[in-house]
Amino acid sequence: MIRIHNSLGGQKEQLRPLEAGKLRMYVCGLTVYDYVHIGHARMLLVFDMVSRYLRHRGYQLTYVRNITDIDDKIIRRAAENHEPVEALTQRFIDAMNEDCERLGILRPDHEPRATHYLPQIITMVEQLLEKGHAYRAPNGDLMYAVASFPGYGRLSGKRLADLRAGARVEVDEAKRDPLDFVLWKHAKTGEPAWPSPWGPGRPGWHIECSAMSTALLGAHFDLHGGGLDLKFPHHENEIAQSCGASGAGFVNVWMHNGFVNVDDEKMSKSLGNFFTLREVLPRLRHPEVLRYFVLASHYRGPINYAPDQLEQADAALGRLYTALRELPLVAPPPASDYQERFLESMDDDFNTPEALAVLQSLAREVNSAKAAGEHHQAAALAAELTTLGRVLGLFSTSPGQWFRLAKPLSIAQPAGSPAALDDAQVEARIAARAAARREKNWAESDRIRAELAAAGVVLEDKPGGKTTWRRA
RNA sequence: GGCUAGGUGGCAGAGUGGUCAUGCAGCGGCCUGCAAAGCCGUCUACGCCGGUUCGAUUCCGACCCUAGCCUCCA
Repeated sequence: MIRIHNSLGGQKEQLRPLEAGKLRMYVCGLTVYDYVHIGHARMLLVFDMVSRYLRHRGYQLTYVRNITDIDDKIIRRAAENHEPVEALTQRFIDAMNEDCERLGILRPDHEPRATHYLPQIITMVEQLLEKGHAYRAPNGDLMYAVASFPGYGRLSGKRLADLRAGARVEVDEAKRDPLDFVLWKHAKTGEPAWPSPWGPGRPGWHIECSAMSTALLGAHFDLHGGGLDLKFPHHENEIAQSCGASGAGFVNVWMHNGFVNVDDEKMSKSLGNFFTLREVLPRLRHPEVLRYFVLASHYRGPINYAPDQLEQADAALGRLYTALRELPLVAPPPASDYQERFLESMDDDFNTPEALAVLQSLAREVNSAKAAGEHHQAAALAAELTTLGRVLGLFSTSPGQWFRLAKPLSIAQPAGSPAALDDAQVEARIAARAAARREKNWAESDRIRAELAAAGVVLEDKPGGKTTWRRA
């Protein structure tokens, strides 16, 4: 039994699929005018985890994550670059897909682009006009009349009166109510435009998501996700649009992931504390470290991005990989205490920190079994660890490979950093050291070990004169 | 000003009305030629003030502080 915190109502509630055994989920994706940053990455990773887990639990999931490829910022950026809008958006869609692949994020079933859904968007605006939820402003824009929708503000816990009181001075005379928002913008010269019953123009941001989710998942579906900052007004507006157009229910459970902060402040370009994946990933041993970092906190809370946090994630994940080293692949046992605890944690609103704690306990158990010489037991437990970790998207690499990967973050880049050694060079020095050790020439043995340590290579002598190594 | 989340040990981060989170770091031990890794143990945390209770970090109230939203934003 899965329980999920529903932003609508602010309570954990039992997941009850609209259709037995099936789930439909829509997540607000990216506006493609720049590279993916770590805030986006968290959203992508969180809902990747959610989709993996729901499927692991046996649900037949249809996962839609949209792409906003028409928007003020896109138009502005394209103009700055002297680049056609389509070229810009395609470039960043490709970049996003590359980044997602590195992070091991599975492709959603559908990734609709707003510009491919113009007919559906126009139809929905027409429906809203017919039902009296929309009006045409004097400037030619089509606006949603917020006052026409009684439930407005329910998701974000806001009342219309409070919103109006708090609203900044709105100079836009096109709006009847300062809270009204644009459904369709009339064309301005030099901007992309599509034909419509109201003349050429382009869709507002909020209507895209309503139109695309309805087109792909139907008017009423199970789950809707996105970043916390989308709760108001974007998701509030989606509800107003979709419910207004269909006259029925829209989304059963709303999920919002927390922010990534830097120095305890929200990342933002104006503060200059912005990190793209393309800056961050090369500093990690493997992108999976970022996944572990994200999953080590609950998805709804904030996380603070800092290099030493990634170090800790690397160490913690390395501990899991260490447990898996040098064990044969066997089938996991059908059921166990650990699996039960893992599912219990995940069933409780995707409590990944607790689930990871279960994996860590399992790793300890593997190590204990290894130390006790119980190799069958160790292999079985390791298989279990691998299986459960993969539910979270971990262990995309073999344990053997993992420790061949260097951790750029920890290697001193400034003066005095020794040249990196490739695997063959490392092996050669280990062979030389083994010879020294056979002659009990500890001084030479230790000298070689220190030399390798300076190059970021850690040696582990095993019983019987064997030595394994890993990159620190 | 309105609304919403939070304040847990050196760091990160779950959770619970009375018994262990977990990882990193530290300390002691085992193991090792010495290490590393691992194992065992250890470091007795829950913003402040009241209240409820046999008992509160966990429930209730006030207070202080932090962050977010109220404008484009994952």
